[in-house]
Amino acid sequence: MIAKELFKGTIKTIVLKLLSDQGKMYGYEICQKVKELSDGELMLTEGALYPMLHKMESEGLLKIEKVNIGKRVRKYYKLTRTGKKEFGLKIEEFNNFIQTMKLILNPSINQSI
Amino acid sequence: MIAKELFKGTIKTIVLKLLSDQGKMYGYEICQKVKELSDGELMLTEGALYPMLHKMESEGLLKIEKVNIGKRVRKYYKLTRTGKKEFGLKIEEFNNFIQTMKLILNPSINQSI
DNA sequence: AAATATACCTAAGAAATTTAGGTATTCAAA
DNA sequence: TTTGAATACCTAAATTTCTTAGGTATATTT
Repeated sequence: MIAKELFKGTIKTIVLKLLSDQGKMYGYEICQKVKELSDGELMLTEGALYPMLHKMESEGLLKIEKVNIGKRVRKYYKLTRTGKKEFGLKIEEFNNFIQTMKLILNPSINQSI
Repeated sequence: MIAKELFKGTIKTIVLKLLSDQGKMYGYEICQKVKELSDGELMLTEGALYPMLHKMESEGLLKIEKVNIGKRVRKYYKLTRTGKKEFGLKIEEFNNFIQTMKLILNPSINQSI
């Protein structure tokens, strides 16, 4: 896993994307999924994720559904309507970022991206 | 200019790229060039750039050539051999980052990138 | 003459994340 | 069966990187 600093600012976008795809997920599951999808390249740590989930909930982007699993309470997160809108905005923002970087780095960056 | 946090971690790569292209540049010029190349999308501030230039010089990636312009001293920066190697590494790292993000965000991100 | 642009710089504060813990339950293996 | 690993939640200090907000001085434009 290289270039951790490049992933700064991408957590919110990633969480929105996963919840948009999967419908509902819990924190621990999100960490595993990111690791799996990125072939271990990106390790989203719990110390970064949980505060972000709490922040996004307080911003009204996520809602919680608590489910009892034995003696444990698992907290599933879903997108609110606002969260769905925000997802679109963040994806657009990321595309914009890539295009801008391409303007600056072109033609050094991989032409296939 | 949106998504400033996404550009975190890209300054070094951008400086290496510009110096690789232009041969030598001075700080103020780098700021202007980034603004120009990005159509004003990315404002590389002097408060971020100058400390980075000093750091990169201390790391042996850059060397300085001082030129007197009237009563002023303009500091041109060039890549050292180590700097040229680092440029290749940072570009590779950035491409890797994009590919990884594509794995996670696909198919939401722009197919054209 | 005054305002703007050029050209360098530093330092306090903010923001996002890493690192390094903590708690408790459940499952697998020895 | 107990012990370690995995699951599942959490917080907080420290670190990194950048923004914000200055400062200084020269050169050019209005």
